[in-house]
Amino acid sequence: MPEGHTVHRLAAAHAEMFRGRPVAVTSPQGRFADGARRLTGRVLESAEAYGKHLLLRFDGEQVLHVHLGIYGKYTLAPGPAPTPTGAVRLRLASDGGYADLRGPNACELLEPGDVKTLLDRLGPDPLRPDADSELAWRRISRSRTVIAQLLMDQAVVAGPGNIYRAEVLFRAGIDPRLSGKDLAASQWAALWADLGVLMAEGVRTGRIDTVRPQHTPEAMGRPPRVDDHGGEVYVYRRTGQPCLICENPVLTTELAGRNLFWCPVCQSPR
DNA sequence: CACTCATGTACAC
DNA sequence: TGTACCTGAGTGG
Repeated sequence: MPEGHTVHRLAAAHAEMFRGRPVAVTSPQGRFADGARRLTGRVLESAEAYGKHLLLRFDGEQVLHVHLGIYGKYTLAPGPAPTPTGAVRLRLASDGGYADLRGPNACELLEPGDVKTLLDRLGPDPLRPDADSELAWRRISRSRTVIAQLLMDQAVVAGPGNIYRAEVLFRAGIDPRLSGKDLAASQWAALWADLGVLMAEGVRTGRIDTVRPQHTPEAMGRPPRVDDHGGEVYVYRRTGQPCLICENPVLTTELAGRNLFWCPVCQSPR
């Protein structure tokens, strides 16, 4: 489930469960055994998300970097940790509860210099209060790359993934094939603001819901949908199904190895 | 049960 | 641009 909102939720959950306490760190699967040995017994000082990257800072300047990639998954629960089953790369445990990490793209210890390198290559994160959307706009407005691809580039904006990308473009009525250069400043302002709204709601709810109340099937006088994926969206993974607004079929286009979902009528150039 | 696909990234060529 | 990473859900036979 890893877009930026998920990682921000994980950071908050880690802070609540472990911050200020010594943490038992293990790697039941063994692939992070050395790192676990170096961390175990240290006190967690902070847990923060930057885009899709989770940084756990321990005393002694140790920084644990986790990136879920496409497969990674966390299990966090209060109470004593059960005997690990399956491939648990990383386990944190304290008297408050435990966190198990499986299948991450990255689980590694970083030196302070590595942390700076990592953060320096990320664009602004709409979920961070200090984010500067102008930094993203400088890159977008000079780029010949299409806006749909720029929105997935973590060096431009950190945090959005394929769902938020598709949904904010739809909600703004923007043709995904528009180049960054051809995007209006007002359009970027709308996209940035909407990312902030939608992703903050995602942090609160743990889901991605993007459909405005006035566009729900019920409000549009249509029968309710049955095949939901847990969230309510306009176009993501709705290929061939009728657009919730104009009823024309939603399309899929492959772009840079990822599926882009969009409505060619609601998102036409004008 | 075999096979495809996925909310992602890095690296090889 | 293609492939590796590496896990689980969904699909179809």
